[in-house]
Amino acid sequence: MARSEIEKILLAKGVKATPQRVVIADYLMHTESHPTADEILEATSNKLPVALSRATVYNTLNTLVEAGVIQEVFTDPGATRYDANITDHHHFVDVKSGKIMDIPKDLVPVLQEKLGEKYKVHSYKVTFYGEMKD
Amino acid sequence: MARSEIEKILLAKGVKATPQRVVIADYLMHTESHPTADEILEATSNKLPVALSRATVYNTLNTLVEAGVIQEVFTDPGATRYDANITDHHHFVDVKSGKIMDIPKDLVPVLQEKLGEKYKVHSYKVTFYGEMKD
DNA sequence: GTCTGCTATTAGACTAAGTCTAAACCGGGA
DNA sequence: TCCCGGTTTAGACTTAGTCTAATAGCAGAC
Ligand SMILES: [Mn+2]
Ligand SMILES: [Mn+2]
Ligand SMILES: [Zn+2]
Ligand SMILES: [Zn+2]
Repeated sequence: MARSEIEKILLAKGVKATPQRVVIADYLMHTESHPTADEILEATSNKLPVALSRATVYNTLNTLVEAGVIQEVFTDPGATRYDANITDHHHFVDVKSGKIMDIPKDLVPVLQEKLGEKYKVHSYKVTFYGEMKD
Repeated sequence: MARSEIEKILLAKGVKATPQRVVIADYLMHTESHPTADEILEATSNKLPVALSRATVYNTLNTLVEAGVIQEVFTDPGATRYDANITDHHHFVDVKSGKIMDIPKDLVPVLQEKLGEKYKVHSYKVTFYGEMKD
């Protein structure tokens, strides 16, 4: 049986490639948007021969986050968003549409370490708010 | 009747200074922490002669945010946090304790506008994650 | 001082994000 | 084939936040 690219990625990260996980990872890796768990459930549930439960979506997302296959994004309250772009990057939120865009790390100057001795910074995230010119 | 400092601030921002609003604003202005609505309810409910309802806490917080008396802070998922520091500042999250510290704007270099023509940035927030040296 | 009307507050119902539980389901190894 | 640990499932449960409908309180009108 042909082992898909997605399956290889999951196995490489030590995650068993079940159909549910493959479908969800595949969806995330082929979208630019930063969908919520609900949007992911909506988009993938019809791609499986069996019912896909909400619990499985959350189980899968948490498993993929722990395995480093995807990232969580907290740009706004209400719901966690998920991101298959696992590079260390930032986000731009279009306040009109709510759309979230990736901002590569190297477009933002290095901030580090003017905070003083008291703070040992592991990482930092920048969230930009504004409008996309169409 | 002596008009408290808090009452003056509320009136100056066009908000009627009810006892509930005064108690909640007073609590926020005298704490360094960035409490959730639940923590605010817990801390203030015993400071009033009447019962304080959850709905009133949320109503009040939303009113104070709209009036510009306080700010919402979204550092982590789960619950919105509230901040009487209304200056444009950033936050440091101690990953051990969960404690959130203010980082004044001028400790962070200006990031603006290397994002390109497509993005019109209104504002940005930096969230640092790390450990406080004790 | 009383009346009146608007605003704020209240308890509790409701919604929505996320977790937990207990049972059924699978698939790889013996 | 049988067994066993991990996975999935439906649905109960928890928690943050909003909504509703009724009550309370207060500012101005008289
Ligand atoms: Mn999570
Ligand atoms: Mn809000
Ligand atoms: Zn992203
Ligand atoms: Zn702050």
